[in-house]
Amino acid sequence: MPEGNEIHRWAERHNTAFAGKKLRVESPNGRFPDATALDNQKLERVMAKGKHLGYVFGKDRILHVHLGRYGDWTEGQMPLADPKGALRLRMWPIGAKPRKDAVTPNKRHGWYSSDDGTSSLAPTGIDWLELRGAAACELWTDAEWQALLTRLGPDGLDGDDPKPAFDRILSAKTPISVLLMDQSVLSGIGNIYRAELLYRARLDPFAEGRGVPLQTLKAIWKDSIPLLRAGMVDRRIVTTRPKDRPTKKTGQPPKEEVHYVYRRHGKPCFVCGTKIQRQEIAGRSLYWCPVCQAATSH
DNA sequence: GCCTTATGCTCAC
DNA sequence: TGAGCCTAAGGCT
Repeated sequence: MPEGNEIHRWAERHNTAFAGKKLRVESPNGRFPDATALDNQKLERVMAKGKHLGYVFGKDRILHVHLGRYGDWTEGQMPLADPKGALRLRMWPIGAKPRKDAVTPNKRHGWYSSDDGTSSLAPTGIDWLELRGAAACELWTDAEWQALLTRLGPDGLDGDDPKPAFDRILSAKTPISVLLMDQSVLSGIGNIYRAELLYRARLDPFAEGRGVPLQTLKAIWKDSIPLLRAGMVDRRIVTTRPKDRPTKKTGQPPKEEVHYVYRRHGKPCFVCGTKIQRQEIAGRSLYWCPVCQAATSH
């Protein structure tokens, strides 16, 4: 269930833990037959772009992973028991031995936490990775990865120039809320960030792209980068400012206060008290405050 | 247990 | 525009 923040988080952690090592790569239930082509190869580096991951095992040996809506990595220590579920792929450095204190693989995210103050991008004790539920897990050539980069818009976590995205948006009649989710316009933004970025900009989600002032687009882009980065560290997307939270709590707020509008339909806006709205648009739920994000010119 | 929902995306019509 | 696909959690009964 990842947006760009999580994808880049995985890339950094897996780079730190595994790059430069020869890996055992296996597909326990055969859902990824090409695992054999990667097994016993050295992982050179891990790349991230938008919501895509690329594990480079050599020329034309890129493991392309897209987690889709449900996919997830489990990382931790070598498990002692076989996990259940539709496992796609498992990787670990050759030579790693199971540990007595190994954790249960089905306990989602059980071996690190964003809430106890110990979370960090620096992985500790990771010697094993497991992938399940991914929309894509496939062996790619370098050309296929290049083609991906060509069709993706700029990624704020990659230091990209946002101008191509601004140009696309400013020439489109499509609602800005749909454009923000379009990975060929901007890559890495998903349903939470689009709703929250629009709220923070006090922008009407139904405004046509071409009607949004360039200054507003620049502000959204600038706003998005630290928010995405914070989401990389915490594995939790927090978009509210402390002064807007009912508890005024700084640091990690209670979970009811992490978002302004996302999944808060029917509840009062933290700023103006109006009920947050929800509506399906382009197949996804859009959340917004009809007062703070009122239509102005359309 | 069953139903709904979910931070995505592709393909066919 | 709609169906389909992938898996897990949470809310219900």
